[in-house]
Amino acid sequence: MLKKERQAYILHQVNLHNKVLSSLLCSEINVSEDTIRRDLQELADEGKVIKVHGGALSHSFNQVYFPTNGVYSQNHKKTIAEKAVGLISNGMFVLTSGGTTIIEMARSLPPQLKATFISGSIPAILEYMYHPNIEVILIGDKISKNSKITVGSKAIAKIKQLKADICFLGTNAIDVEHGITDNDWEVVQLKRAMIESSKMVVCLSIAEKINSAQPIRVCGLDEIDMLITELPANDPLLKPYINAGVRVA
Amino acid sequence: MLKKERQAYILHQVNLHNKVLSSLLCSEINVSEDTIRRDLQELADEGKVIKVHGGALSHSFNQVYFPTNGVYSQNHKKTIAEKAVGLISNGMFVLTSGGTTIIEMARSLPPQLKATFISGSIPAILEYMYHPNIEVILIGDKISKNSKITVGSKAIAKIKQLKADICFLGTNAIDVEHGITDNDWEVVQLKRAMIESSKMVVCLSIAEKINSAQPIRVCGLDEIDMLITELPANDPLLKPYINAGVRVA
DNA sequence: CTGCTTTTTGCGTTTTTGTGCGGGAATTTC
DNA sequence: GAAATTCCCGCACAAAAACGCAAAAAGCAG
Repeated sequence: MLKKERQAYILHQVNLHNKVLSSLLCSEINVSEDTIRRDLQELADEGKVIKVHGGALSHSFNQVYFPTNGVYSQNHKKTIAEKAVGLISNGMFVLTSGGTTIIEMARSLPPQLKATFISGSIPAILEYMYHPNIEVILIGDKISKNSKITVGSKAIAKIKQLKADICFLGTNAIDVEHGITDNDWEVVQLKRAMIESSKMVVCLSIAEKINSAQPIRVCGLDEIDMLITELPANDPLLKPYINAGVRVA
Repeated sequence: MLKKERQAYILHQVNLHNKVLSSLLCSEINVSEDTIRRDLQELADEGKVIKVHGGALSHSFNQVYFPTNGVYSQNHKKTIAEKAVGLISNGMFVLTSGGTTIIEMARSLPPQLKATFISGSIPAILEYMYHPNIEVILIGDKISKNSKITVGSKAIAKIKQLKADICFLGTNAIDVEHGITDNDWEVVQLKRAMIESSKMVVCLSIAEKINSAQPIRVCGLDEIDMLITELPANDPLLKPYINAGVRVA
């Protein structure tokens, strides 16, 4: 069998089944594993397949596009994300809501971190999925199309069964009087459940949202442990929250 | 034997078998390998064949096995998607697996369709989510990073609670003897559960996968109701499946 | 037929290419 | 952590290609 022929066969198999194992291929075509590996390497160099340990993956299947551009005040969110990531250590169970700040945090996770992330937010899950070492648990239920998050009683029930080490909430509005507030009833139910199921609750919020309110109440300041913003901890804007017993970073 | 004559013979052989070996040719025509090599070189220079180490390939060979566009046999998958979409009517509960064919189907859903789609496949969910009128239910559990689908006992349990009107399975391999087979144990468990929980089971498969097998068995032909390929229903390749009691489209 | 050029072919020799093998490093997996 | 795969690297070896050269064949004019 000619080399080109063999490579064509391999590529064909990859495209058909989205993945191939070198061990299987070498017994099918009756050549050494080295040869298969070299073929896969060449195909990978040409961009035809993605080589992985033990075989190869089809290229088309693996690239899921996500609309990453045009995030509002992304730099601030990056700052927040950096601070938030510092709270996560190996082996933790981490519960997260949705929202662009959470996504930014997902992107900032150090590659060597080994932890379990639980969420019902599709965009967040997409980010977690491409992380090499974290386990991803998806909360299932009906999907709310505008918030791109799973909502409903099943999702809430599933969250209540958990006990996470830490919970990160993307915040829509926070003020001293009303605590955390939001504008989507179903999302609020979710967040309430997440708060209940976590040992520690951390709110991520850009400074702009501080001292603003939304119609529906999520929880009071007494229920959150920490507030992370892009501001330095001694910023006067944060003073009232510190006084209310919230840690600030 | 004249040179022109010989080259014509070689070209004929190439077009007939899609490949020739120089070693074989030289013993057939009784000339030295150098002569064959020079002939192949000339034919290659004229663009008649593609010269490779050890022989030559026909040009059609390359067209067949190295698709120029991104997604493999996308046209076929579109055809299949069109047929599959015809089976869905308003108000239905539709259970789907993952795979590129399923995604193509998701993209082909008519905008005015109102139905409920249930899946654990992240890429599929992403497509459903952008549809204006369908409800999307996400099966939650641990995410398998390879297959981008939720897997595990919770997911299976959740599926078993359902009773869907119709179930679409992206197929990895199907043949008359082994039925539907696949190469990922966890995905197979999912598919089995989906089959059990659906009134009607439809397999989507490009013709190339027909009469091929993979290591792990999903189900026998008796458990599926319909097989959709890009072929016309009277194609001889489908005959054995019709005989086995499977409807074909 | 003869002498000449041009084309084609075959034959060593040298290079290049393709493949398998062994051992040690890296990785996955339990 | 330890065991089992898988990967990577260098090497050996065989098959094929490239190259130069010379012999054979073919074409051609006188």
